[in-house]
Amino acid sequence: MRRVAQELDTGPASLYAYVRNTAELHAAVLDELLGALEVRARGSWVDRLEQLLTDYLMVLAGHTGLARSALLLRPSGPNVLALYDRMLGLLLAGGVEAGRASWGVDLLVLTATATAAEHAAPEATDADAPVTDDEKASAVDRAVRTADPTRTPHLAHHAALLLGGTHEQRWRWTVRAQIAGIAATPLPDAPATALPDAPNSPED
Amino acid sequence: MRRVAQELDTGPASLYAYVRNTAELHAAVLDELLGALEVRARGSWVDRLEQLLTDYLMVLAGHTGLARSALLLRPSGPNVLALYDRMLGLLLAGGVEAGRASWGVDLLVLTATATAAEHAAPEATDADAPVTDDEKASAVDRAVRTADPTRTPHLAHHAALLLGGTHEQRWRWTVRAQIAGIAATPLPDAPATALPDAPNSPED
DNA sequence: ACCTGAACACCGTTCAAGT
DNA sequence: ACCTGAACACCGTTCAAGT
Repeated sequence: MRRVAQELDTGPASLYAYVRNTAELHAAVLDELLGALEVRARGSWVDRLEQLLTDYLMVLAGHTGLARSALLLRPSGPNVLALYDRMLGLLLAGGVEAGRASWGVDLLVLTATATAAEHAAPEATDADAPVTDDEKASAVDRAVRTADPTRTPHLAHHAALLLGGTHEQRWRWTVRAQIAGIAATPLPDAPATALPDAPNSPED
Repeated sequence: MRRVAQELDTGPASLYAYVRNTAELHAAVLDELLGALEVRARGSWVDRLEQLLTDYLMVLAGHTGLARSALLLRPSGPNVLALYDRMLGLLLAGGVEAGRASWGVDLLVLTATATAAEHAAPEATDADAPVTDDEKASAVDRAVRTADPTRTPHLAHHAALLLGGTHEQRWRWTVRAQIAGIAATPLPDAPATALPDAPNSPED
């Protein structure tokens, strides 16, 4: 708040005329950024869905703070809704049953958001120590690589696999694995179609 | 930091003798909490894996702040590693190919952590307005329920499905869908077995 | 070495006062 | 209604000084 207020040559209090709190400001910025996503319609529906999720990931990854708060935001701006709609449409076009597709969109967005938040560096407070992504990973790397084979036998035995692959390879695999699982896994028996009450004509 | 320092009847500066920063403190607390997870060995390997992930989710969901930072933490304490090992073991016991199992553990933990962070309420600053989970959801609910059928046709048509189901139903489906996808999706062609260099005898 | 009080450099938000 | 300066109530972290 103080940052954007300064950019606007005013005090932070002024912003509260347009926005109720920081979350609302973040939501507005995210929706704006998402509006700039152009649609690339190439390849199969899986390819397109992967591309769309990757675009979304890139937008969040480019703005550290946003990715972090996007998890808690549950934004509902027009561009966010349009993105959801496009993803749902692609799943349906792929022949995925509607219920699975609906819940699947949520899962895919959650994973993309979380992945972005994970990769986002902790803001690089000053110069000197930017705390790279690799640096953070290396702590886990070391732990896994030196894992005690008696206490954690599986980790020790598969360390190379666990730590292998590039970010991009893992991300692409993650998307495809999830899409496959979504398409193949039926919803629970009691169908989740019942809502408290959905008014036919909302006031507007 | 100030909070736990007060609990210990001292100033916040004293903690820096034991911990380098807040992240390290969070990691230590998380590892401690994870140590208290008892193993429930009931049902199939899928049931057991689901149970384990749900236990992990519950621990994080019970401690708002932790869930939030667990995403960026990449903790590597002994109890975290033990949890990873157990999950990897269950996937392998289920006949999942080792490479997919390795990357799958990462995905499952990411989803569980992100789900916990999402559900965690924004700290309830004061009394009066605790900002319930439902209250936050209702903003999305309203947006989806009143979605413009021309701009977002799929959302409008499947609103009931999108918003349906309990938290528990959706969580269980998410876990099972991901396990199915992990088991079914092969790693990229160039096998991710090559690591920069893994020293055989690390200094200790 | 471990611990401390005090300060530094930040936050988001509120509120009375202006126009 | 919109905007503001100033204050309030917090943070994490550092640092010189103690023992």
